[in-house]
Amino acid sequence: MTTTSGEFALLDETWSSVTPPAARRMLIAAAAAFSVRGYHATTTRDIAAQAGMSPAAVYIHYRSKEELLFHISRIGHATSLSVLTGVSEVDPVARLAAAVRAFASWHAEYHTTARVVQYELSALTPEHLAEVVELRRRIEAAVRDMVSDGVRAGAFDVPDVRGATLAVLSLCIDVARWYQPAGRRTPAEIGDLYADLVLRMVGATT
Amino acid sequence: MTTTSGEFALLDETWSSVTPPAARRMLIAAAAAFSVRGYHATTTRDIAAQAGMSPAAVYIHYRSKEELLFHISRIGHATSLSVLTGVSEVDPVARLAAAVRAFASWHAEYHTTARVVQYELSALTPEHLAEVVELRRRIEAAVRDMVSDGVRAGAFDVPDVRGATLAVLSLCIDVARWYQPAGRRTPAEIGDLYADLVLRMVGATT
DNA sequence: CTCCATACTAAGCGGTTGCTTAGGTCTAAG
DNA sequence: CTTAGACCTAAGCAACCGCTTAGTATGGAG
Repeated sequence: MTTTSGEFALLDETWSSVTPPAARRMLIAAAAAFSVRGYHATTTRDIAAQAGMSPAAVYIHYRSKEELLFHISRIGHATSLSVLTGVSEVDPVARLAAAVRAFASWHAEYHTTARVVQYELSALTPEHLAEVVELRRRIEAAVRDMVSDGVRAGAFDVPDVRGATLAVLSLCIDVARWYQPAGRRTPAEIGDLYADLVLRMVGATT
Repeated sequence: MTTTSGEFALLDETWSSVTPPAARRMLIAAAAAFSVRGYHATTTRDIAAQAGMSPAAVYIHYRSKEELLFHISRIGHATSLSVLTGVSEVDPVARLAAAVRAFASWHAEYHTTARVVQYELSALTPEHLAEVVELRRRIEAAVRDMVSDGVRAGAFDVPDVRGATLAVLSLCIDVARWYQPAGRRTPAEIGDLYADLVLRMVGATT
């Protein structure tokens, strides 16, 4: 089973909810710049130039550079949560495998957004961080529930549910750090590889 | 088997090779600041203040802020490589377990240094980056050799050696991102957990 | 045509950045 | 005491930062 392009059909519209179009272009430009250079090394002039506008145009749709980051982070977190929980499988083994496959390959395919999501949390204001942390808590809970369900069904052999959850999430998240589009593996292949490795980690009955 | 404090005896002197003492204090202050705020968000005034000196003192021992980062990154990479390859076990299963235990717990115990090592590569000059990338190549090769040795000895069941190597390294490295000293697990416990999970991933004969 | 709201830019302000310069302070040898 | 040299600081420079202000172009309603 491989990741189909259809699995990401909804995600091609990651930013589709952002209007007006100029605000969306600015967000996408900011996400690209933050991903490559990092939030603090990116200037508002960089973002504006990438969006093909003047430096002042940033402040028509956003109050500050940090608010730009917050919107990227919030939409990115919400999208990755829906990818993780959007799997249709009901059998615990197949369900965890499908969720890991989707979540890991999302971090590869959308590594630009994923890097901002995972590595720029400390640049958010306390209020914005709190909102994003709540989404992260729900992501962790979703994985923990899938692991617990498999243990309860007798399909997994896991001595430490919290520890296994931590490792599964960590493994998938770190894809955003090392993935390169020109690299050896496609996002779909990474998803398949990681689904297999995770089933081994949780001792899934084969 | 737990990680003993003796395992890190040599590492308590991570910066011992840096002289004179004032240059060492400056390096340690920079590592702490880069780790918390990130390289670009850290000012040379921050570093100097943390070291208890004036802003100009930075430039007595280092040519630039980037050179400070380079020294931290180089020493950090070299130390983590020696932690990984310094294990004494010869049996493939015990050897990989010991290496993962040491490598993962190092990323927790020395997460301050490890964060600079893993997340500030893009701030290095091309020349300095090349030197560090060579050390990273040797780290990856060390893990790959351990996995290959186990496969060759018939002790591991790994369909994709490169993929498993990638996942093992990725898992350990990401500890630096999520670890918190006030958290639920000690570095030694993380090492033990990860050694077990990695042996499951490579299908080690039990 | 006028009127007005929206979307944008040119110019620039106050503050901060990495880094430099000129000079002061200490220790130890002569 | 003088001198040399290592080590450090006070002050500040040019460049750049996030963000603001004042004003322009555009297009639809009356």
